[in-house]
Amino acid sequence: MDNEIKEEELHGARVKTALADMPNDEQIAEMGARFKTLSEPSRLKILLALAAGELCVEHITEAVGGNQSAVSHQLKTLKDNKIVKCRRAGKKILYSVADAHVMIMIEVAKEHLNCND
Amino acid sequence: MDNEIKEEELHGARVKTALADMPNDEQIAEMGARFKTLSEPSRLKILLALAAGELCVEHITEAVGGNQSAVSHQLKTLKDNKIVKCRRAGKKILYSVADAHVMIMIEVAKEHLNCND
DNA sequence: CATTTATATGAATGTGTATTCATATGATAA
DNA sequence: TTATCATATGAATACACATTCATATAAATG
Repeated sequence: MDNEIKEEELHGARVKTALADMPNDEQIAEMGARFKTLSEPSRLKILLALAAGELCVEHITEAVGGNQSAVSHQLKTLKDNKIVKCRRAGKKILYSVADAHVMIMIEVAKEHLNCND
Repeated sequence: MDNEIKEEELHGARVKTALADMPNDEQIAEMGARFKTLSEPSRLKILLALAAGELCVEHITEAVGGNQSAVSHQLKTLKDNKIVKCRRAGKKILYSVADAHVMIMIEVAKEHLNCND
């Protein structure tokens, strides 16, 4: 059938388009790393907590429920990925969100929850 | 200092807000699962390829570069997570994007790449 | 200075999962 | 039906990483 030939051409063109528009490997790795950071429920909870504003580790631990060491390890991951930043205030260290894009992505995912598709 | 007392109150209020606005564990797991699916470069590539339109497995494999079995395994993961859907057309199986939200998140991440923060 | 408080870090453990290889399934064509 | 093409699947391997426990750092307080 002619249809099959046309489809084959169409799909071949799509492959070309895909290859042309495809970010390079480094860029894809960067995107993946960003998503990976958000993929862990424990980190997601921390970011949802920080959405309300700057908090110290103790308060974060309280808000997400869990153990201080685990929270500290996850905060390190978030900081290494420049998703949060921190500053010292006396004995405490205050963390806050440093990446607006990431919070947008979380918002999109959150909206997606109450969705009927 | 009075400031410290006020800060403490402020942060306490933030913890309350955070706890009140926090999605439940199941919802957070669902959000995390979505991000996790996008965290793997191989899957990200597949979705970027499918952004151009429906493609068969062979063409996807060609577009992302790699091995057929690996692509097939990743397509299964994407399908299980309802991020892609597929239909048979003769010998071939055509895959396409089934989740608009996910593509939005990928777009946000892509824009984030060319960003100076 | 010694102690306490807040946070960070290292090592160990366990779990999850991406990839590969070999092979199975399932549809088509001869 | 048999052979072939397109895709899927199972098992094995290897690696990444979240959590926990114990302990280290670093600032504040007495």
